[in-house]
Amino acid sequence: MQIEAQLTAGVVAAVKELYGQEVPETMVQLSATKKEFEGHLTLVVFPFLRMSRKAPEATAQEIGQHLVGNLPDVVARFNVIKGFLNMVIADACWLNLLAEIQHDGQWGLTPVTDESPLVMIEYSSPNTNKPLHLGHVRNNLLGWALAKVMEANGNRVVKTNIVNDRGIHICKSMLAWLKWGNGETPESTGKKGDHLIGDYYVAFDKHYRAELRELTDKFMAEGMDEEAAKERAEKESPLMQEARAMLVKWEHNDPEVRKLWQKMNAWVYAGFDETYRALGVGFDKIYYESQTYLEGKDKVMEGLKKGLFYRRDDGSVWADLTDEGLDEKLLLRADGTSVYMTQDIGTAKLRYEDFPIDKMIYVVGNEQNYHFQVLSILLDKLGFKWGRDLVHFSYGMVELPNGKMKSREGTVVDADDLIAKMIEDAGTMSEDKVNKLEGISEAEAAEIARIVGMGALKYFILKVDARKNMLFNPEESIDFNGNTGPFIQYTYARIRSILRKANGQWAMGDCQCSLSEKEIALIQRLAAFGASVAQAGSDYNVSVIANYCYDLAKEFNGFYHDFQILKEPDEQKRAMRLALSEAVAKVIKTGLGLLGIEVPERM
RNA sequence: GGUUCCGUAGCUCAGCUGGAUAGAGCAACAGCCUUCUAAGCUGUGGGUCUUGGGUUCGAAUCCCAACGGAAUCACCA
Repeated sequence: MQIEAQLTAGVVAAVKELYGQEVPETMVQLSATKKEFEGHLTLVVFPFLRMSRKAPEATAQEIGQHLVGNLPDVVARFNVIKGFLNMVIADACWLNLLAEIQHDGQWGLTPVTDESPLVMIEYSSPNTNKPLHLGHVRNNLLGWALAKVMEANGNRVVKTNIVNDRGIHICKSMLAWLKWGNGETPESTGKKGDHLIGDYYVAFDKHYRAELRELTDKFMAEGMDEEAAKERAEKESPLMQEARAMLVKWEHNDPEVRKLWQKMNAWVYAGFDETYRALGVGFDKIYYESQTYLEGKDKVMEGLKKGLFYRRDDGSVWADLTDEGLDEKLLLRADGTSVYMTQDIGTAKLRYEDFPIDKMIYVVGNEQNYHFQVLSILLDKLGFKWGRDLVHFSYGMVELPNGKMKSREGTVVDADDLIAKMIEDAGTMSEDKVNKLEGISEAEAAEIARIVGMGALKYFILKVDARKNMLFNPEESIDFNGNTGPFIQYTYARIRSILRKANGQWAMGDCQCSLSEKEIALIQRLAAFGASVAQAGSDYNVSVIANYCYDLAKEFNGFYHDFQILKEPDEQKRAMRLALSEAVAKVIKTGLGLLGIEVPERM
């Protein structure tokens, strides 16, 4: 980083002296030199041809000469190929950089202060009628990682979760439990609360479908055509009517319904907490829709008064967004009740009362792109300063080999099952390597299996660009070879093992030793960490960091296999290589940490 | 039909603020464990970067169009 800054300034000065022109630093394009050529950093000289009025080669030669003359401590020598100026950087610069990485406890990260922007990240946002599935896993992992990355970029972060704890779906579960539950509880069945409630939701659906079929047949027998019969069945279904009646009771604060609702929700939350803990995610502030769903109305009425919205003849309130290239959007029903959009406005209002946020990030699936486009405009119109540039961190669907990740189609992968399976398989894998795990207690082995299994799952999901739909192949996901979390964790554990053997007794001091290309390449890779973090933060793309960690681990493996570290006779060189290894381990730990992935000391 | 997103090796994915001969992993094949951890390393084969135009010294990358796929266009959340 420092090296690049020096070079950039040097090139600007060179252009000024040679061609008499002031150029912006952004015109100086430095990149890592391709492996086929000699050199470490390459300057693209094409942008300067207009000023030099010379051929690319000649221009590169001139600039190269100037740099060697003026920055002899940095640029040792150079070569020119076409319009590319390849510079060999002095070993001392790399050693300085390595020392800097060693000593800076926050290497590559931007510190957070009281003046840092306040960013709120909403993620997870489950319904309380079903356990979490693979889609939620992607959401939670992305949300947590994004929060870490934003923090690493010098933002104060508040992680929040809006739990959808009310509505007809919860009533369905409650009704099914009352009808067919026989008083079952998580304790009596040994089931996690969220799974128990999920089962009743499914039970409701099963009975409801059976009922619909029966009614439809009955109406058809009475002479209705199929479509009309179906429609009438849906309207008259006693089960659904009961559920709706229950929702009305809930809204009227019926003590019995509320009590049941609280009891069953508590089961679900206990279940969710367990899953969250296993995933390693958490929140600073949780909002519940039951507490926020009435909030948006005031804001909408306020907007209506200001003329931002309009009322139709039936009394419903709408926003006209045709100027923005969008449609008209309903904000309040004719009966005065809220819709989804109204709730999100209300939640925004509450949040802003609680936290003076500068930026809001919603981690929500891409099926809601339109919703957030509209929400952004509405919040802006209503005077939220962060409304216009709120971020919808939109992620793609998780697809399975045969079909999609839709709960309706019954091809869900349950989050808890998946977590358990990953950890179990990681345990089996390391059992095959018992020789390595010798002297490790069973508890330690279990902990390693947990870290590695979760690492495999998290990395598998986070390495993919969030915007894209991704394919989750349950079998392949447990392959721990190649571009995987366990590979990176393994690299870390291996380095820790070397460092343990070295007894922590080494110091680089003022090392004067010469560096090989592999060592320089590794230091160069380390140096790129800060840029990766910054890019991940500005692009809201955590996969940048995942792929960076893999590249670093791979680079280290090349180094590891080419050199002896502990057996290196030259003491200075040995110290340098240990320091380099330690720096790699440190950056891997930090990088994976930003993704919520832990590293084992041994595996 | 409107809007948004995606299309890179047989498969899963990187690369995208324009730069040199487009990279990994998996799968296939050939090697490497008396040596700091072989969950590893080395090598071989595998590509009209969906297609066609445009912008320019230069395009997988930017623009336009077509084709293919996904999401959305509810008084559901």
